[in-house]
Amino acid sequence: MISKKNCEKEDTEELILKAARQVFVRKGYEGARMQEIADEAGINKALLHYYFRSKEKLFDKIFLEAFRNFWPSVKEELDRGKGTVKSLIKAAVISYTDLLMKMPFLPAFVIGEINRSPERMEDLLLATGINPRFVLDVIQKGIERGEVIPLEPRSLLINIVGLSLFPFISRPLLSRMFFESDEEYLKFLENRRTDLYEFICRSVLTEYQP
Amino acid sequence: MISKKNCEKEDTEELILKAARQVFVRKGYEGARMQEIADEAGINKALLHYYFRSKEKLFDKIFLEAFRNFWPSVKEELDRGKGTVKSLIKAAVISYTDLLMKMPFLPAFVIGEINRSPERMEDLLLATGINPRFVLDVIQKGIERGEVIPLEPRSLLINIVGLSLFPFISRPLLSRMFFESDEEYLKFLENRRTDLYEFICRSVLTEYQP
DNA sequence: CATACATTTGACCAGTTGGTTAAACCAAAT
DNA sequence: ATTTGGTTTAACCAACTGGTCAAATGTATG
Repeated sequence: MISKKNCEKEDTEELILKAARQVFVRKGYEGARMQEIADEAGINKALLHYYFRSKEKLFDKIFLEAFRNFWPSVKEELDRGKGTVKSLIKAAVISYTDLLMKMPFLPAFVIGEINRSPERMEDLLLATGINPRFVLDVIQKGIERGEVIPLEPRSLLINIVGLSLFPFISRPLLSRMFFESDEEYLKFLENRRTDLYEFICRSVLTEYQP
Repeated sequence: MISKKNCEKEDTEELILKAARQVFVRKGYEGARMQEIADEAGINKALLHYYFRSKEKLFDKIFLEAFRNFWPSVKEELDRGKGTVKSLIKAAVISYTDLLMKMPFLPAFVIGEINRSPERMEDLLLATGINPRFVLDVIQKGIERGEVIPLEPRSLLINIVGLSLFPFISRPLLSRMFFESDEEYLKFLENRRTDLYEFICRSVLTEYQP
């Protein structure tokens, strides 16, 4: 009864989730087909509904998970730093770039879905319990300390996140528009890790020498 | 034969296009329904297929149009300027903010669709004939002239576009996460017009005093 | 009025989609 | 060996979707 689940074969539930992740993230809710998820998982379509009652239920699980990943653990990296804005910028840019190198389709998926049904955001934000106040506090303290020029903390945070995500969100466009190949674009993204950090620091730190 | 079209009632073709724009841009290709477009236009569904043979044909028209709008006419504003990078940044930020204030759903739509079918990009870029080389040239000249610090021109361009678009792409999220209401968020976007310009200039111009 | 032609409609169709059901399967407990 | 209970499947269904078609409507021209 338990032996089968643990040893004989991979847990079916996890198998389904893996397949659903693949399909939903690449095609979105509307574009995804239950049959395709079943095929990807190598199981019968009816089994999907046995484990997760409906498409929406299954999707919600995947989306919530994606949304959580989407908010990378800047916090830990930040705690290791000195609580300066400089270290915040570095932590954020690096965390995001690392995350998105591993999961390049994540941001386009999340953004597509929050635009498809913005109503969900309320519940979603409550469910995840994510709140970025502590990041805003770090920036505010940085301003008071004179490390950062006076600015709207939310604005800086949005700039950091936007600059990190945008090249991944628009990859199919930017890659073809400005680069010879997708490999070359990948190299560009690698270099961007440090370029971006410097780009932001130059703009907002009162004293910055690379 | 002509009198009817011009005077008696609005051109049906334009009526359909307006409805299709509305529905496609908000729901994407997969989420849009031909019936909904017909309803929105106040006509029969069969009439859609009479004017535009298939959903894909109709969509292509809307998408190409959207993609063209998406590349705002920085060129004209730039020509009026002195060809400096400083004026390029101003022109780009202002053009984009103005455009997106009028058409806030445009970028999420375009980005969603280029991610759904990246293959199309090749044909699309050819069809629009858009090429940003002249913008890159302006930046390159700016570097040689010493106006701009040494950097990868493509990187700066991507930063400018990304910073301009991101707040609109992620509006449903950012608005709820950081602001009390959507109206407050709109005010933020208004102020951003100048904030963003200064943010970029501080980072890349060798000499910049606001 | 009658003809010719474009426009508009309601009814309809075939394929797809999410979801259901009853039966089969299978490992463990009796 | 039989029972039990969770797991898996093939077959099926109702609703929906893009698309078609023949008939109806309108409109300018002869």
